[in-house]
Amino acid sequence: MKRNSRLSLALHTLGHMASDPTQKRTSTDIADHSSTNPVVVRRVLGRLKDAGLLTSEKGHAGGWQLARSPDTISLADIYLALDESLIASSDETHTSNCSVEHELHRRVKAVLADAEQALIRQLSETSILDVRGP
Amino acid sequence: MKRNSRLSLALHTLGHMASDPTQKRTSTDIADHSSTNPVVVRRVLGRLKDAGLLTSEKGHAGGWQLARSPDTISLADIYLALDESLIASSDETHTSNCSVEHELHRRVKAVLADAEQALIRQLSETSILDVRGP
DNA sequence: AAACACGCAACAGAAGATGTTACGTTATTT
DNA sequence: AAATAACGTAACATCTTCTGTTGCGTGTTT
Repeated sequence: MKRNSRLSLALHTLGHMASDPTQKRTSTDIADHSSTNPVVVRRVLGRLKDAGLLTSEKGHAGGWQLARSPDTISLADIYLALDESLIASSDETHTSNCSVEHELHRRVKAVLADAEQALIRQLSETSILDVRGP
Repeated sequence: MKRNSRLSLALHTLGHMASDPTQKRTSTDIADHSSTNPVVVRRVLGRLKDAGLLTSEKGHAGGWQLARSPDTISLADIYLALDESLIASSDETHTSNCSVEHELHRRVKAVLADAEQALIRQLSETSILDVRGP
């Protein structure tokens, strides 16, 4: 796994789940399928759970499952749940006393924010059904 | 500087240049304006030069300048010149002998590539004139 | 010849993500 | 009730990537 591994892992896992939503999967199984570690899986899926996309159950017969129908889960939901912000910078407090610089910085932030919004809009038009296996 | 610093630095610098395309700027000047280092500036602007967006001149009165009119330089040009690939993973050779896994992986790559294309399309609709200072 | 700027290589340091181990909590099974 | 199996979380090591920095070579102007 390398870059965008969180997003990639999430898409991969939810793609699996979309093809058989009733099946419950353990983090160990998922980790084996993605050549990674159960703890890493729990870290990533934990965020999706917090966002209401997944449910998890502890105990002997526990595991992970989709929280709702796969066709209601878009790639934007996942992207936002993971809090990626691939394009726009988080806050970046620019402390310049030059007003021209400040204005320029504001505009740079604005166009990056626009681009990020466009990306999210695009992602919202695809559901995980389009990623699921056969 | 933090995340997306290369893209941010590039936009900032070209925004400056767009408001006065005749002026030549040294990497030291640019670095001062962006609170970074001249070498870092050369690294980033070097890519933009390779992509034909900037020109650089050595020697006593050297420096950086736009290679063409600012209204012909889009944010996509910059993004592509920097070779960011924020969304799609680079190559990621997936060596799974399970054909279902392989197919799923292919689809994940496909939707991420689509998203990246949509982002680039969006970026191509904005020129650095929209970022320039007053 | 001196001053100045880019180009590039090499290395140090910081920051972030992943991999790993360990332990607590919870639910099921025997 | 005890054993088992799973999530939840913390702590730490490791790995990767980017930035910062120094140094030197090359080219151009003064």
